[in-house]
Amino acid sequence: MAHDERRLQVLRAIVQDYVSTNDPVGSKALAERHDLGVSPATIRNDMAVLEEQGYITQPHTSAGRVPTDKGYRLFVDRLSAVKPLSVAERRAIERFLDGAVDLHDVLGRTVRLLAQLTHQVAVVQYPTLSRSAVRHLEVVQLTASRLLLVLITDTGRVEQRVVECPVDIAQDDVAELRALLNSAFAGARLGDAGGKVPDLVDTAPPHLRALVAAVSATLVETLVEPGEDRLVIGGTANLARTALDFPGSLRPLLEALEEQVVVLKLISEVDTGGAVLVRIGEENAHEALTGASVVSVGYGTGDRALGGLGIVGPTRMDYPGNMAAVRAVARYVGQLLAES
Amino acid sequence: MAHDERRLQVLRAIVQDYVSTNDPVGSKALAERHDLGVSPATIRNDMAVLEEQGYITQPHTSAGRVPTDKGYRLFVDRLSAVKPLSVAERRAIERFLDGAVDLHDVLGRTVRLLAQLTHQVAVVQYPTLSRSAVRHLEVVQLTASRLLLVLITDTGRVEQRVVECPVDIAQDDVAELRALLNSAFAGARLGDAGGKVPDLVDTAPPHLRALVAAVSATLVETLVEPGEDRLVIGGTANLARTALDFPGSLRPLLEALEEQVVVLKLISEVDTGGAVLVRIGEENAHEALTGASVVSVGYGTGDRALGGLGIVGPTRMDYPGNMAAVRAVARYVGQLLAES
DNA sequence: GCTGGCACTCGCACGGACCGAGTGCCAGCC
DNA sequence: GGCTGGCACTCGGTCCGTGCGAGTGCCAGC
Repeated sequence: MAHDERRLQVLRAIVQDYVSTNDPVGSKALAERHDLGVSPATIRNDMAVLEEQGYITQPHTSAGRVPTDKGYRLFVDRLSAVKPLSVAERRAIERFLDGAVDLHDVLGRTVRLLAQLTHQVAVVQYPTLSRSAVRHLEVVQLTASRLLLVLITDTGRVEQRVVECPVDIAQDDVAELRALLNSAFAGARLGDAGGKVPDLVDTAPPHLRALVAAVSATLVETLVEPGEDRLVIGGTANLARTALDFPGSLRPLLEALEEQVVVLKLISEVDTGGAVLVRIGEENAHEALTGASVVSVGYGTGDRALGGLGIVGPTRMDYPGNMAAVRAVARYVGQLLAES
Repeated sequence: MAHDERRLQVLRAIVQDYVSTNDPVGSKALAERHDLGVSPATIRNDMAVLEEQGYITQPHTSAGRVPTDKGYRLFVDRLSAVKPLSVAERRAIERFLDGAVDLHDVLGRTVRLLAQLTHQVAVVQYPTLSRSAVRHLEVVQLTASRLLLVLITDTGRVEQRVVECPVDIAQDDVAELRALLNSAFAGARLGDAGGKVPDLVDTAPPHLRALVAAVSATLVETLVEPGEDRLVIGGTANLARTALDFPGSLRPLLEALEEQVVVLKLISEVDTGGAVLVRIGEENAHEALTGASVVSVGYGTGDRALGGLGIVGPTRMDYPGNMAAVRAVARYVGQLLAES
């Protein structure tokens, strides 16, 4: 029906206007700013229906309409085309990310870039350890019974752990241990490392067995524990600008952002094969994120997902633009990490 | 003069009351809540003098008085004793920091702890590279002409850099290079490393000379550049609670906090031999920090300062309590790092 | 030099009036 | 049947005037 069609146009127009002006939008303004081909009165009828269906609502009687979470959802799913980035934006991405010296630097630049492109809070996850492979393991002796284990992954991530050993360690043993560990784990996915430990311990020379067991245990704990996934967060200053969109205070949101676990959950659930994931308002389980939307996507090299990145902002955000920015940045980061 | 003495008591009382109530404090309330032994009328006279001297001011005619930056300064310098931490607080510090698995973890816990103890934004600097010593250098070959250089310092900091080499590298050369670098730099302060490079390059076997030069150059750049000093920031959610203390918006402050350089400058100027440094309002050069105070101190092992840590909050803060917390945490972190 | 009393100032909270945006409904038109 | 213009109605925001109370400065007296 052309009838339904127009109603959706009206919804789209409402979302667009509301996002750009931050004022509840009325039938008259809508008719003026968009070529809907009908009068305000007709639009009013459509709006009444949209409201009944739960797509829009009015904050109070004599105000215009505002999209609901459900309205944004329909907009994102059916009414918006992903906005292609401008040439300037593409160039900005390249200029920003090139010249990074290490993984830390890449992710730091990424988060600043995303925050700048979208004017929202940006979040980038370090490449998941369990999906990375071991490039090298280094063992450094700290004291007689204490070792520092350094793990270098193929994604450039470097992790360190102090290992307290049950016995004193001779210097020659350290070199032997290092060789043993590397031949066992080098090239292996960290997710598979746990399975290799018993075998490794069994075949190790007797005098090293306790040592190997202790070090392997630390290694496996380091990567199995999902809490070990790290995050970089940036652009929180943008929250201050959008403060009006968050009813009470920014506090719960800032607290949630500091609780890395919460954000990690949001960002890491992106294994949906490269599609940008949008969660709107109430769709976010965590209550501090009611009123906030999350746009996220996985990044990776080739077919392998390494981690997630995305943005957090008010539900009243430019979804097409932000989805495009998130996707473009994820692609570029994926490429960059594939090179190294 | 007993006269002057009492005036200072009045100032102290004003600061204490204002900090705890956030209301401009009047002569009557002051007489009620403090045993000054004189009537409100007398206090009014003292207040008039204090105002003339610039220690307090009144927001508007019919309101009470509020300390100025100068007033806080006098309070911090002469009117406050550092408040000893409660047993519970001391125990909280230990419980919080013990069980950290690596440097990253120690500093992450430190920043959360500081934020929680002071209810302010907490900042912790990674141990300065230039003042750390090399514990170990690891070289991992990435591609034919690309190496990953991993630096492990005696403070537990691990840094990595990709080194692009002018020529292809044989696998044996990598081992030789590693040995060469370690014998040259191990145990040396990074600040002194620059001086060792020419000698090292000269004495290196000819076929490694280009390689050694390239790698050493990267190493020295990594540490000389002061931008390489890293920060951990936490407790920004506390800003939302103190939002009323910042006139316009939180934005400039949040922006300044994201500009790591700005904060770094504040936190790292603490070489004053263990004394807690307080900067109040206008005393902070950066204009976004007008209206904010910074309490910072260096932490270190023994006589060696490793880095700085501190808090950022509104000028209306509990200086004695925060100074005590900052100092106690710095001491504990120093001890912890000395152990490892 | 301290104190109680007193007149004065001013910010703020309260409340009523006004205004305008926006709506729903209805009769008429295509 | 669906669209349109007109109209009465609602209601939040703003403006303004008033009253109140906290706090002050000053002064005379002890």
